[in-house]
Amino acid sequence: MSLMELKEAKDKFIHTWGTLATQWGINRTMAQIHALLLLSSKSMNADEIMADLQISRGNVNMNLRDLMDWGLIYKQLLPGERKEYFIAEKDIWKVAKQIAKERRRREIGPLIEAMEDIKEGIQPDTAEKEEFLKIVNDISKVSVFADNTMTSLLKSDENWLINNFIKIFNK
Amino acid sequence: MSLMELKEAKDKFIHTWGTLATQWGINRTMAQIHALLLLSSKSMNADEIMADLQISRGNVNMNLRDLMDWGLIYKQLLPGERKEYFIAEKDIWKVAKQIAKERRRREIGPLIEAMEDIKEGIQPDTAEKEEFLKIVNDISKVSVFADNTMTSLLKSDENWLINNFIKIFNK
DNA sequence: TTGAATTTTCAAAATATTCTGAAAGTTTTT
DNA sequence: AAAAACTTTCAGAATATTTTGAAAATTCAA
Repeated sequence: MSLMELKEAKDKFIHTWGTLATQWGINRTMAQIHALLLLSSKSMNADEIMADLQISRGNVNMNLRDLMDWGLIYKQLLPGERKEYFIAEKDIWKVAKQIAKERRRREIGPLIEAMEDIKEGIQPDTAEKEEFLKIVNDISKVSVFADNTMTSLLKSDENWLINNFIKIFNK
Repeated sequence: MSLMELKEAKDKFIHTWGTLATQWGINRTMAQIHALLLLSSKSMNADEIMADLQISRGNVNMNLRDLMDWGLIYKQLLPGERKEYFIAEKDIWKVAKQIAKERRRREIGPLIEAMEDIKEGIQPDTAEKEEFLKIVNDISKVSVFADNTMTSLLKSDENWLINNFIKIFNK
């Protein structure tokens, strides 16, 4: 039956998204809530998410906040409703950019800081120290490079989006 | 005292490397072994690593194999020695490329496969299904794009980004 | 082939992370 | 102001991951 087929596919999507997420450092429930909201045309409240994924209120609350921190979902206040509703960013391109941005911030930033911090106390007054400093400096440079590359990619995309937008708009 | 200063900096480096690694999905011990070998001018055997990081033989063995899988360290057989020695790739640019390559393989590959797999069974014969397929297809496209971007970054050394990097790196 | 040296495996223990749910906190309605 | 509706917090429980270490497997020399 057709509706069942879609339901199954959606469940598979949510399950898969959760499994993949753990592979790349994101917690399974957070990913599943994200997937659920991605597939939902309406925004959902905490109770609906709890019922759908069979998880506790605390878990839902915490992961919704994390997803908002990541910029992947938005809070939506519906008129006449007391409850808070949540809706996912549906533009997958924006989603990917947001994830890339956050990962850059979380993964590369601290690395650059740490290397700068380690360099501080050391003078290159022996061959051994020079060798050590070379490694730290090289990691610094690679990190800064990766950071810049990410930034350029994210920026050039903005240009691309703007260009595209102008094209469509002028049509 | 100077030697102590270096020793401390090295320890800090190893510790920091391990902590950062957990932040981005890599196991702490694996990162620490990698850092230790990065800083060591000589290759090291399992016993030396055990003693240095105060960890068990099983742990060392397992993580050395993982590091070889990642292409970050090499096994070195010294003439006249029964024990296996390990040495890290010291060219940080190669290290970064290797990490990027592996992460692409581990993180993006499965995503593309999973989306293809989900698309399989669904026909776009209702509006709802079309909507669902749009999301899956968009994710597919973004993943393939990310994969291609990574690949071109890693491949062509005449790429503008890489030239940019070389400028910075050789300064 | 035997046995010593070395590496690998893996079940159990230790550690780390995630989840639960009830209590506390907040906001809104009456 | 009190009660109702809803959200947040957080200590303890559940789950998942990592580590240990001794036994099994492998390698090599004699």
